[in-house]
Amino acid sequence: MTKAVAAPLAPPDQAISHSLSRAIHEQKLSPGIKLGEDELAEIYGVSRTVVRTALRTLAHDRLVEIKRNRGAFVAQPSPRDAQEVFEARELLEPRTAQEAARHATAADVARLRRHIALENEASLEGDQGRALYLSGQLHVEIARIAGQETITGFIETLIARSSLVVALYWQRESALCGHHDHDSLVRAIEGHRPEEAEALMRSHLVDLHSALDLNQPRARSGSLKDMLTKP
Amino acid sequence: MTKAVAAPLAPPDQAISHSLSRAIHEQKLSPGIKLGEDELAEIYGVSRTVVRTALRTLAHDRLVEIKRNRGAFVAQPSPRDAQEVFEARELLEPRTAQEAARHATAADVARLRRHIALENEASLEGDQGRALYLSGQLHVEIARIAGQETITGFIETLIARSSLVVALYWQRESALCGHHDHDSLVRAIEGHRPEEAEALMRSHLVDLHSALDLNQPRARSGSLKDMLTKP
DNA sequence: TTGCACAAAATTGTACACAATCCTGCGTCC
DNA sequence: GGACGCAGGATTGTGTACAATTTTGTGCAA
Repeated sequence: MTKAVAAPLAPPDQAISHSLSRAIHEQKLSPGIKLGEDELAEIYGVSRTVVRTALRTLAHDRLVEIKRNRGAFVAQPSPRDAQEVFEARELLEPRTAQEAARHATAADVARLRRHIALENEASLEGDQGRALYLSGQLHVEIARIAGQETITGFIETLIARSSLVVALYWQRESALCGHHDHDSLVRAIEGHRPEEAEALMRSHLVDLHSALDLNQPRARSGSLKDMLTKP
Repeated sequence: MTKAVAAPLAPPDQAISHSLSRAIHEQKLSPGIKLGEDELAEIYGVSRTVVRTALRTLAHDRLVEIKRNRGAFVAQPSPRDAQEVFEARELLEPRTAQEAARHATAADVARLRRHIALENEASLEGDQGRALYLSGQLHVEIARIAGQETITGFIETLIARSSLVVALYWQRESALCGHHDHDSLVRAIEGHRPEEAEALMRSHLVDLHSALDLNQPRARSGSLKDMLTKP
């Protein structure tokens, strides 16, 4: 659990893409916002070169959209994209929950519990963004327990994109992911009940999916211009 | 089918990553080979800047591995990676075959048939690399018909990685993907028989998977040095 | 006042130059 | 004779300058 002693190297472009990715997760960056290269270079204290590679990384994960000669913007998933993201999750995640329930060790379960605790904590403090982020990370951790690195990678990008979908199409105000769902899911994993875990994950995702209203993007904004031209 | 009239713009980094990706597909580039930046810049007639972004793109798809301060190499999937790639395909592709069988139009089927024809042609000409590439693209086309862009993207990367797996762990010499499999699969799609298409795709993938020998990488080589030092 | 045309500014795309790091070869020491 | 250590060369990482494109702002005409 300790970090490498010499703190050997943190590739700066990864640090930046990770930072931006997390900011998007936590909804500190709204869909559509422009991510200017000079601006980011100034903020992070590096040259545009590094910023550019970070933005390309994010673009590859569909978190930002790069328009040639026009710049990078936080992505605005279309209703169809939103639909696809959740359909893909419904295809992948129940399986990983099942596998996780088979393989989970006590340490794994402890880590999941810690995640839930942090999520609750953030939620009580009113930090909805952080709560949403941690809620997503729980799904990633479950996939990680399943031990399929490739699929975990897919799920990571899907969950990142989900946060954009939530920002645009989520309607219920306060009630985030039901904490109940996560609780019972972790219990099924802890008890090594694969079928139950799979079913719980599936219904959890269907719940989330059905809470979206794909007709009325909540805040199409980004630039003021967009806010004013399509109300 | 006609190209855009004005041939407006082909982002050079995409052109390069696409070209390299295809070369890997067609097994013109063996796993482990070093992709020097200066070398590629010379070949494609651009600066290292552009080559670097192309390499990052490929690295994100796990087709090349970038080692910090050491350069980019065509990836060498471990046996575990190989296992994961095929497990992921077995999870995703049967579903897409099913959906494709539901949605396929006459034009879609015609395109699939054309692909198979090209594949046979390449195979007869002895161009195994191109045959392998086209064989993979058939799977991509099927996913595309299913209409899920996100999942199609996942499958595209999985199939690209599969070509590396094949290069390293494939044992049977000549017999590529059974053409019979592809034929009957397309017939099931054409006849709108989802269940059958799904089952055929699944068994097709299992066949491919089981033809791998994960214990003995066929050519661990890369640089000449590697070829000579560990025989 | 509204619309178009053109010029200026700002931003991204590419190339190049320098700094940092790693690999190779050679020499020395044990 | 073998292993360690230290230059020299080569390659990648980063910053900066210039070119290309888009956007913005201004002026003129209808």
